[in-house]
Amino acid sequence: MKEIVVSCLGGAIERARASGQLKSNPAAIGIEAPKDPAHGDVASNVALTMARAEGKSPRAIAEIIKVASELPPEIAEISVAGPGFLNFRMTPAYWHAEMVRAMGEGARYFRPQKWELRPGGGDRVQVEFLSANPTGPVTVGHGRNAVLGDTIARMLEAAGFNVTREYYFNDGGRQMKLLGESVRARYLQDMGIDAPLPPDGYQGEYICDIARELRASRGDNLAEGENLELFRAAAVEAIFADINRTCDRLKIRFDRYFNELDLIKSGKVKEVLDALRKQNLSFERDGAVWLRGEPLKLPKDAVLVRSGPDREPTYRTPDIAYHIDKINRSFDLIIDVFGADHIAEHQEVIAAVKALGHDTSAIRAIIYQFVTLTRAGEKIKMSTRKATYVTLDELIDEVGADVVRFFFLFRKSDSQLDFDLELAKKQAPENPVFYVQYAHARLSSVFREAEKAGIDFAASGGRANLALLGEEEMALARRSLALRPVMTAAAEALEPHRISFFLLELAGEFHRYYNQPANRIIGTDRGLTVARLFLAGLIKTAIAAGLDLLGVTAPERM
RNA sequence: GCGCCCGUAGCUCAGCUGGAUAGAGCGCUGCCCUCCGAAGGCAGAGGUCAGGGGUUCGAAUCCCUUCGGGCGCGCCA
Repeated sequence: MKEIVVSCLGGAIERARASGQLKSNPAAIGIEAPKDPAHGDVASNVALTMARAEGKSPRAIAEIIKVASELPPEIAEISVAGPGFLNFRMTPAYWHAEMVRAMGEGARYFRPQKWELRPGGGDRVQVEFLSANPTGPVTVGHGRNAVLGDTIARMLEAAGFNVTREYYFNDGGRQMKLLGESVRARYLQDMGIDAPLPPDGYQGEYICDIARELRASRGDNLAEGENLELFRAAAVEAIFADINRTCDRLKIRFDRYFNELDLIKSGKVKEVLDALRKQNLSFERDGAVWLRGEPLKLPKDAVLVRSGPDREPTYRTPDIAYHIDKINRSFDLIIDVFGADHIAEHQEVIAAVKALGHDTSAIRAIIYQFVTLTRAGEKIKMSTRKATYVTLDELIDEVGADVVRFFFLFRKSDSQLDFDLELAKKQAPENPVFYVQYAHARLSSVFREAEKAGIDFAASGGRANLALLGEEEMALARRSLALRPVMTAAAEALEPHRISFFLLELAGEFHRYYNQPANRIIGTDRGLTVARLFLAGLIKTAIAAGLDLLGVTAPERM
């Protein structure tokens, strides 16, 4: 549709220039979907943008373009409106053809349309998300990361890009040592030995579970000696299994798990440190190695390698090596999904990678704000170290995977997300998930009724006379078809919430239509019934396609 | 103090990358099933787009500034 209008406008401007009525050439022909349906199907503001160069009023320019345009068969009408907009209305035949095409292609029609990631083409995308270290069950906060990352991957995949989903983690290092010590303490306590939890140790109940399981499988002989490595490994294995189980419930999977330890073992971290030193971007102080903040335009210096006998790198050093590794794997787009608390660290990493001469232009950071849980209007306090947080599993248990996914995708990532448990559990219209799913279930029910009435929609579908549909019905059809450009815009902006909001609107429009007695889909007029079933099928397909992309089920009945 | 994000209806939030009369849900008020799913719909009230400057044909959107809130500023990740 856009293409048709742009080429129509382009031709008109060309002719107007040839005849001397216009002298300038617009930098771009802007096209938009008007908010108000009275303004047609597509609008363009070219006349407004040309006003300055032409020295004429926008309306006058719009008139010139209008007169000079030759309408293709798909465009019914072109008009000048408001301050100088050019509004286009497509012919019913055009819309009917789109409807037939959408029904023919099904969900495929609604997939985001592929665009160029880079000037030279290229379609390799990497999405790194979740990346929670295996120190405990994933929390509600991680949930937003997981669902956001997975859905962005889904959108890009649907658009036809080659997507790698990656989970970056660290199972060595300091926190892991602490984890092992915590399990050991619980193990001994389980045997009745008075062993204190290390200071800052992990207090969660899951540590006790792991200790008990270890005791069940290995008996009491681990009490002799330290065995810290064994405790740590057992904990990591159990926790990772747990994380993967939780992800499965949300239909989230990864193609690759990338271990920070491999970067250290392979010498890549050392290479980074050497390169930084060589370029005088690092220095030693207090026995530690620091990243120089000033030349990188960072607010302060940051530690790369800790002091002490172990010379352990901090988190950011391997992360620099990791990002260089990503760039070297020549992805055309690299997406990092992380919470607002990691912004500073990410800036340091990118600045260092850039300073080392790597092109960071393919990296896009998706930063999401925090999640708060509300129950009956009261905020639930969450602390990870104490066992007061709510795990993602518990959240799924309480409200279900569909609701968890939809709620996390019902805010733009820049906004803080208030997860209202009461609302989430309600199977009522004020709960957006159920509102949308209900529309799908209702539509499914219509087709069940049609079958009962002996109407074989599949056989007659291709012959539906769409000209029988009224204006309200065509508006509903156009709205359904609009899912496609919305999908594309959402994928391109990496903003899945646009799809959620669109689905809510589409569902609302359908409910409104459905509730009017005059709009009974199955009626006595066979031709009209078939046409309306065609429309119902279109809406149903659109809703299902949208929900599917969000990883939410589209139920046939509820 | 510095960096990032946010401030839109009583509440929770959209606003399609600068467009036409700023929207939705909840809540409030009053209505609608002889009817394919009332798990639904209709109507009404409700706004200084935090305040102030600027940019231009045009600003909730871009820039500056003030105020208010969140997050970070660790040899944790």
